[in-house]
Amino acid sequence: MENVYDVLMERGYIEQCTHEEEVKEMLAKEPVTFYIGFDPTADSLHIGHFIQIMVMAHMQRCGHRPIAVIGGGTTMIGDPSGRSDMRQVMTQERIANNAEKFKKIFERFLSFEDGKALMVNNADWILNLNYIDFMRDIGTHFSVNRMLAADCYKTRMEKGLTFLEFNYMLLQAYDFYMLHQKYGCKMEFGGNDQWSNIIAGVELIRKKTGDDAYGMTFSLLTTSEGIKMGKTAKGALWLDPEKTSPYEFYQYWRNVADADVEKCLALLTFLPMDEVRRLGALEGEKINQAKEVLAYEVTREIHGEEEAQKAQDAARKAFSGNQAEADIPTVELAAEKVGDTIEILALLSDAGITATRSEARRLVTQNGIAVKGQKVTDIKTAYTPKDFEDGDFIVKKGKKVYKRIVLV
RNA sequence: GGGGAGAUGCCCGAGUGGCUAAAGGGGGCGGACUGUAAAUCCGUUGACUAAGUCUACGAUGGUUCGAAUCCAUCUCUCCCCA
Repeated sequence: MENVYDVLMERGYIEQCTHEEEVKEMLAKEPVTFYIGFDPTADSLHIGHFIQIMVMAHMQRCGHRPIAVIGGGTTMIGDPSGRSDMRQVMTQERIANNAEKFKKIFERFLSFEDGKALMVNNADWILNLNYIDFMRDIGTHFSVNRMLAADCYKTRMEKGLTFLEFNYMLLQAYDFYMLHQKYGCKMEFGGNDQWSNIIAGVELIRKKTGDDAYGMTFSLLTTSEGIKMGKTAKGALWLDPEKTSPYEFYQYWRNVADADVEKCLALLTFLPMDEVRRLGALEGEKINQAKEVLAYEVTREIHGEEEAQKAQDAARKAFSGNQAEADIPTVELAAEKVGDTIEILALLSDAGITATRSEARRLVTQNGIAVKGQKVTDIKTAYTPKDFEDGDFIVKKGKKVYKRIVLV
C-alpha cells in the first residue's frame, strides 16, 4: 500500500512533523491510530476544518484509523492559540448542539463501520476532572517558563491571557494522553496553529508512559499572498448549506486566484496528482477550466453530486448571459409592498438586495444594477406587478450577484 | 492594594471648543480594463429625503450660543509597582 506520508507530502498538507523519519517508517509498516480535535465553537464546520477532514480521509484510505475528537470539554475553556481575544464562553447546551452537527459531516468522509474510525467527545473525560488530582497528576509535567515562551501565546502576551485559557494546553495534552491509553492513539494532527498544543501532548505521553507518540501539523489554507482563505464578506465559508449556499460555495472556489488553483486542487480534492498538476499548469484564459473543476469537485465533496451540478449550471448560465434559465437564488417580496408600482430603490431594499435605500441609490448611480438584463440608471425607475408575472424578474448587482425576485 | 495610560466609523488611526459625518491607511462596494483571475486606474463607503435634516466619537450627567474635543461620575482595557 502507498505510504500515506508520501501522499500527504506530495499534496502539500504537511507543515511540521515531530519525528519525520520515524513517522514515515511507522506509517509504512502498520495501521496507526491517530486523532484530530475539533472544537465545536460554531454550529458548522468551515473550510479550515475541511483540510483536517481530508487528511483523515487520506489516512483512512491508506489503512489507518482516525479518531475524530469533538472538543465538548476543551471548548469549555477556549483555545487561546493565535487568537488576539478571549473566546466567548459557551454554554454546555450550545456545545452539545454544535457537536451533533459536526458528526453529520464527518460521516460523509469517513467510514465508521467496524471501528474503522471513531468519534469521541472529550467532555467524557474532562468535565468531571478533579482539580487537585489533575494538577498533581498532569500539571507537574508542565513548565510555565516554557509555556510562556510558546509562540501560540505571543499575541496574548500583549493583550492579556487569562489563567482559564492558559490551562487549555494541559487539557489538550491530556486528551492525547487519554486517547493513547484508551485506544492506543499514537499521533495527533492539527492545523499549524496547534503545534504547541500537540507537542505538549507528545511530551506528556513520553513522560508519563515512556511510549512514543508523534505529532504532525498541516498548512492552514492561505492565499498566495499569505492571507487565510475561506473568508467571505459574511464571515467564514461554512460547510453547512444553510449558512453558505452551495452556489456561493461553488462561486468562492470558481473565483480563487490563478496562483492558488493548484494548491487548492491538491488539498481539497481527491483528484490524482497528475491531473492536479496538469490543471494547475494551464495558462491564461484556460486556467478557468481548472477553476471549474476545482469548484465542482469541492462542492461535490461537501454538498453532493446534485448540488454541485446545480451550482455549476447556474454559474455557467448566469455568466454566459443566459440568466433566465439559471437556477439563481430567489428572494420573495410581499405583493403589498409593491402595490401598483414600486420604485427601484424601494425594490432593492425591500427585497434585501441592499441593506439600505442609500446603498441602493449608490449602486444605481454607479451603474451597478441591472434588471432583466437592462442597466438601470435612473433612480426613479418604477415597476408594476405585471413586470413580475413571468417569474423572470432578475436583478443583477455588480458583476456577480444575481437574485430572482418573486412576488408572494 | 498603589500609580500611570487609554476607549473615535467595519478595522487601524488622526483630531484637544465652532471650518468635523470626523484626515490618512486598510478592507468593502461600484465602474473601466479582463478570463467570473491578478495588477492597475476612477468613483464610493452612517441613515432618510435630495437639500437639508436626523443619528454618531465607551456610558450617564454637566459647563457653553456651540463639545469627539472642557468638567464629574461610572464601565471596560492595557502598562508599571506590590
